[in-house]
Order: sequence, then structure tokens, then C-alpha cells
Amino acid sequence: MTKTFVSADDVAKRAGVSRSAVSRTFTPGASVSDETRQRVMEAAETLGYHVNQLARGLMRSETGIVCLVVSEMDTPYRSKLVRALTHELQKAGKISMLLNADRSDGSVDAALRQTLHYRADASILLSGLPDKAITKLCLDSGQRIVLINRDDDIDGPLRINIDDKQAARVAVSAFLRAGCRRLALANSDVGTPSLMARERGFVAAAADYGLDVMVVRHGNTIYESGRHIAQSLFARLDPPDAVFCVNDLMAFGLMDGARHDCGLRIPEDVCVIGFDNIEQSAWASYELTTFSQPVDAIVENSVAWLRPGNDSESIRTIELHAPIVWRKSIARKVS
Amino acid sequence: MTKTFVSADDVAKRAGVSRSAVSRTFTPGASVSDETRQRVMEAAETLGYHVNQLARGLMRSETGIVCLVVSEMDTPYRSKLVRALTHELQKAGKISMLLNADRSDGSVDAALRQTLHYRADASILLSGLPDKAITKLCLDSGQRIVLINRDDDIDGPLRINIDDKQAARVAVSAFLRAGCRRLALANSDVGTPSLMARERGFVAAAADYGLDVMVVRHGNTIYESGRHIAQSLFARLDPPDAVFCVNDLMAFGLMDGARHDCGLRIPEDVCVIGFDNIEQSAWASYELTTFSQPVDAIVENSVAWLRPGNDSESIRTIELHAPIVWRKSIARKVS
DNA sequence: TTGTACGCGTTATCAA
DNA sequence: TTGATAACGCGTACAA
Repeated sequence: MTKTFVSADDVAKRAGVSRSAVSRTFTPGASVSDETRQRVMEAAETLGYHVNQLARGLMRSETGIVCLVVSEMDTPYRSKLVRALTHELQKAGKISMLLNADRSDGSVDAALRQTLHYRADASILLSGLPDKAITKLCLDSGQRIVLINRDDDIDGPLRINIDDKQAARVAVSAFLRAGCRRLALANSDVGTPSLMARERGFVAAAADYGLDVMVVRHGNTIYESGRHIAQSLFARLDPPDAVFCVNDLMAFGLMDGARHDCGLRIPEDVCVIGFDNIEQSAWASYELTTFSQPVDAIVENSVAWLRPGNDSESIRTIELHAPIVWRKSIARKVS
Repeated sequence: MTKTFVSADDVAKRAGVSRSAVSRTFTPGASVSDETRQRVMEAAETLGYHVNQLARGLMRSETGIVCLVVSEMDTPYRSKLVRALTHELQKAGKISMLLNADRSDGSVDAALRQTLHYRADASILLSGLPDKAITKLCLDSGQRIVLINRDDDIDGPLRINIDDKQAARVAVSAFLRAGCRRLALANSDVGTPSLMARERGFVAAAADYGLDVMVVRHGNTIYESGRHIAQSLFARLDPPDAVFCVNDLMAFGLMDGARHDCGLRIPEDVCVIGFDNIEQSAWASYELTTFSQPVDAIVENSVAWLRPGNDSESIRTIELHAPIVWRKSIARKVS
């Protein structure tokens, strides 16, 4: 007895009907008599039949496959997004293929090639930026592409962005209201569009108040970089009394650096604001004031875009608001 | 101009060869003349051809698809494992389908049904426990199944477990060497096999030294539960001076509860040991002594099991060692 | 409502 | 080495 998958033919033979009857039974809206349906279902059950979606995808134009292209997917914000996306996609009857786009696994381009190999209906990119030629290839093949948090000028994909500039502006005024005057910004030197937008927005908003910003960039967008930046920032002759970190991980590192390495108190000596509002922000050791990524809205808009009824020409860019979440890393003074 | 995927036929026409020649060009080890190969490659490049893995999977017995069944995948340990798995699977030429098995998305059984729909070569379960009937169905269909950290008596799948009992024993002796005598154990009431094994192992090892253990179970295996347990534990007349938490997240909650809610110092007043060794364990606010999940070994063994040359009958259970990682949440005294 | 026959894009087999 | 042809498992137009 060799182990194989059960086919519609097997079920048909067992139920004593034609193979089309089996097909129709599992095709919503097809016309089958109740009796036939019942006999087919019974045979399918005992044999353990499952429709082969791969073969089905060969006939239909849709495969039901959506590719998620992600790098560093064990990062809290990323994994949160991946979880929410798979959840919503499953609800919509789609299935997620997860493509690791970490540098060691080849580029984002290689990942996008895989989406073509498996005839994905769509690709959602949470990381990296694809080559324009590859993007065009995917679009020409009828795929839909969603770019999350990677503002760029490629035409064709749906772009979902956060209003980083506005958030940065809110951060500046929050610091000012808390009585801070020596502002700093902690960034990585990865140069992701959204991170750079936060930096530029912060510097610009501060300039509106006639303030300079100490900008420090270091390493990847992770905890260790934040801690490293704290050491260099608080060793200065004119240390900052407020630091805006481009994401929460860096903020945690900065806070730990300030407290444990430099003996500073938060928010008494330094105020800190982060970005993302990941789980850890609410932990008692941090109580970080931060901007909340509108994960649900991001996911909702992404999945809506994939639905067939959608007019792919109508919308191109969606900009979502990231509201501030007040906690204790900044002295809040009501204006 | 309607958007469609490019087929082998298109390439064949363009290159002026037969479809078989195209197929052979993209089949490693097939015999094609250099000239033909070159012409095919050229045509494929300009047309943007990609082999349809779905159709290929129809012919071959392998689809190259491996399903990852995960719940709460934004948990640090889970996401770390998922990242490592996809990385290694991609290196092995496989592709990962991610199935969300959170309760709201239907059970693990529903997820496993999906793996059948897409003719996955294998399924790797990081969460939940499948019904035996479904497991049998998958195995009968020729699928391979890997169960990670879910010790049970189902026959057929490869089981990869951690030696929780031994780790718990190490935890007890570590506490004793640090001078602790009032031991406690913090668990969730989820009842996952591995978590229960840690609890039982800890209690048994303590009993060997004639010590009782205060066992507290609460909620899910998350931060908030740890913090909640801290409050109830340290309000006792005989509060513990050592707490073993079944995972790091609970340990962080417990530490924060002890420090911020109860005014205790770690490790002076209480020693804490966790399990998993996730990123946050090394953060300055925690410096948690914990057991390191052998993620690389887990992944390596899982992927090796999927390789065709593997004798599926030979190995059934692999037990891996989780070494302790010393940090500052326990006063370490060299014996 | 049912069954027959064809096509989807690929690989395997066979004869040339 | 090459090309024609038969599968693979399915949906669907067509005729019954």
C-alpha cells in the first residue's frame, strides 16, 4: 500500500458517480442533486479526500496564495503584523506563503521570483524594496502587490504608509510641553524610508521652534543600537533632555543605557518617546510613551485590496495615522 | 493586453524549440545541448518566464511546500523559531506556508486540512495538538509531520522535545547553591505538555532535597500572568526566595511585579530563573538567568527529517538539551 | 442534473 | 539530444 493523496477520481469510483459530480460537489454554486452530493460527501469522508488546490489553481485564474515577504520577522512589530495578516487572509479564504528576505537568504528580488513560481495572487512586502523590473514582472503577470511602510515611487503597487511626519511633529510638541529644550533623535543607519521620514519630520518640526536636534545614527534598528547611542549621547557636555527614538526597540536600549550605564532617571532627567507600541512598551520596566502602529487598519486595507471586486486602478496610496500612546517615559503636561 | 503568467509553451515558441526542451532546461540534471539551453534561457529571460511549481507538483510527488502550523506567532520564541525554520527550509529548496492556528481561526485540525489541500510535503507543528484521525490522514497521504515541543503518544510524526525535566533539576540545584530554600514555581494554566513537564520536574527535584514547592498557575503563558503571580506570591506570610518561571515572558512579568509592585530586589530578595532565552532576557532591565532553547538544533533536525534520503522509520523522538545561561537574576555561587 | 471530452502547465516516457 | 504524446487532478463547455 503506497501512500498517496486521494483524488477526485477515487471518490467518484467509490461513490459510483462521474468525476464531474465530485468536482461540482466541492464547487460552491454548482448544480448537484442532494442525493449525489450526499453520496459524494460520504465517499470523500471515508477516503479522506481533499480538493487539490494546486490543480484547481491551474484551471482558475486564482490560486488563493498570498506571499508575505519579510526580513527579520522575529522583530516584535513584524511578527505582530505577520500574525494579523495571516489571520485576516485565512478569514478571506487565502493562504499565506512566508518568504524570508533576510540578506543571507538572497534578496527581496529572489523572494518575489518565488511568488511567481507559485503563481501567487498577490505579494505583500513588509521589508526591503524590490527592483523595479521585478515589480513590473509581477504586475504584468497579474499579481497584486502591497508595500507596507516602504514609501517609494514605484507605480502599480498599493502603498500603505504611516504619517510619520505628523507623528514626529507631535513628538516635538510633547517634548516642549514637558519642558524639554535639548532634543535628540536616535536612528539606525539602515536608512529605511519610514525611519528617515521620522527623522526628517522631527528635525523639521524642531526647526519650526528654532531648536536644533542632535541626530545620532548607529547600527541596526535594535535594542543594542539604542543602548550604544545612549552612551555617546549622555557623555556629551550638553546631553539631551529628550530623545525621540525611531522605534521602540531602540527606545528600550536607550532607556536601559540611560538608567543602568549613565545613572539617569526617566522621565526626571530625560524624556523618551518611541515608535510602534509593541507589547514591551507597556511593561513596568519601560512604560514607554510611543506611537501606535495601526496594525488592524494596515491589515484591513491590505486584504481589502486583494478582493476581486476591488478596482485596482482607483487607489494607489493609503496614509494611516499613528496615534500617540501616553505612558510614563515623558512628563505629560496638559497644555 | 491581458495580464497572465508566461508558460513554457510561450518560451518554446519564442525560442523555436519544443516545450520539452524548455522543461529540460529548467530541470537540473537533464540533458540539453548548450546551444538549446542558451536559446531557451534567453527567451525565458525576455518573456519573464518562471516555472509553474503548481503544475510541476502535479507531476512530481513533491510540491516543495512545507506547512508551519503556529498559534500566537508574535510571541518572541515562536517568531524566532519561525524565522529560523523558513530560513533553513528556503536553503533546502522548500517554501513555507504559514498557518495561523489561533483559536479564533479554527483549530489545528482545520490548519492540517489546509496542508492537505495544498499537497504539502510536510507539516511542522509548533502549537497545539492535532486529532489522531487527522494526523493519520496526513501520514496516509504521504506527508511527514514534525511535532516540536509537544510530547504526546501519537505514532508516526517525528517528535522533537526539550529535556525539560533535566533543566528543572538544574534550576533547583542552582537555587539551592544560591542559598534559597523557599521555592516557588510560576506556570500558566494552559497545560501544554512541555510546561507541565517543567513544573513536574521542578517539584520532583525539590522533593529529592526534602523541599516543598509553592506552585501557582494563572492565565496564559504571558507577561501579565507573571506579574499577577508575583502579587499573590509575595503577599504570602512565607514568600518565596526563588521562583522558577516556565517561560521568560512570565519571568519578566514576575520580576517587574516583584520590583515595581512589591518593592523587592533581584537577586538579593528573590532569585528568578526563566526558560527560552529570548532576546529580552539579555536586556539590562532583566538580565535573566534562563535556559536556552536550542533553536538551531531544533530547526536542523526538523529539516533533515524532510530530506528524501531520510529513513522515515528509523528515528521517532529526538530529545535536545537546553543549557542554562547565567545572568544576574540569581546569585551564582560556584559550588 | 448528469456524464463526456477538453484544456490548464508541467514532467516522464518513448521513439527518432 | 530532441520532439511528440501521455499522464497529473482539476474545472467547465457541451451534449445528453
